[in-house]
Amino acid sequence: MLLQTFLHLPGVGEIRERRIWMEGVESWDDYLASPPPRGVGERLKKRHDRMLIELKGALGRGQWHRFSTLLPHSHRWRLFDPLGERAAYLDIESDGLGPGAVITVVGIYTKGRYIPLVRGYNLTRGNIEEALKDSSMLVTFNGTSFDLPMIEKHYPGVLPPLPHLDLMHTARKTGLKGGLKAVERALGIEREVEVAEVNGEVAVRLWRLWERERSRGALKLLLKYNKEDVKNLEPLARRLYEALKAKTLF
DNA sequence: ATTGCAATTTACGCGCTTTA
DNA sequence: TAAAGCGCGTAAATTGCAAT
Repeated sequence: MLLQTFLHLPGVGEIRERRIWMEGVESWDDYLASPPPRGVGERLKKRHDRMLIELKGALGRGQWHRFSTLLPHSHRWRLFDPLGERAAYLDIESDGLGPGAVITVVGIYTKGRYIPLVRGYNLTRGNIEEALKDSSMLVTFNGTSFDLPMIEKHYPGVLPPLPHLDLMHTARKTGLKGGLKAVERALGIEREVEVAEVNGEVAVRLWRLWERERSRGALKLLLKYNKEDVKNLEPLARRLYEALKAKTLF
């Protein structure tokens, strides 16, 4: 999917990209070897060729971030194809929503492993960095406006410059609206019964219970909820990716 | 070289949504 | 709560192209 992408070239939008595909150009190499498509002159084509050659080099060195910033936000889901294998799925809990709120848990699911970082125990800059160090991309739900800015606020510079896929916007593109739980339900992704009644608001209360009364059970349930949230992002990402890919190519 | 046109991209403002 | 992007509608800018 990615090497068939031309949307990041200046002067190429969805209409022209589709026409490029129609004319049988299915890869960057095809494009380099072809004459300019309709709507693109010699001048612009030369610029495109330079960009593609340069990007091929960057990707070869693993520098995906540069390419991802060229891609419009609404099409970043395409990055999931090669990068999803080493994605870090991320979800945080906090003690509220206001400006003074503080991060209580950072949950990271990567390479089949759940890593809970708990405030006052093991939530540190170093541990966040360590948990993300082998990742190729970040996957969140509404992380663009919540999780990532909040992490950046409390731990400036801790997030590596990785491509980021926000599944809330991805889900919307497939016609699924609502929060994470609603989207999961719509796709038939199951939740364990213990956390069926837990939501973000309850998560705040569970944290208070742990802080004030050292309730081991409350913390345990909070982490179980966070784990469920973050683990479910993986099948969600896979299915949304497949849905959008099918929709785009036909 | 200049002009006008058509197709397309790009920019902008508005209202809506989700996150704990 | 505030931040950010989306879709939508609309306006503006860009591009290629053909005619002059």
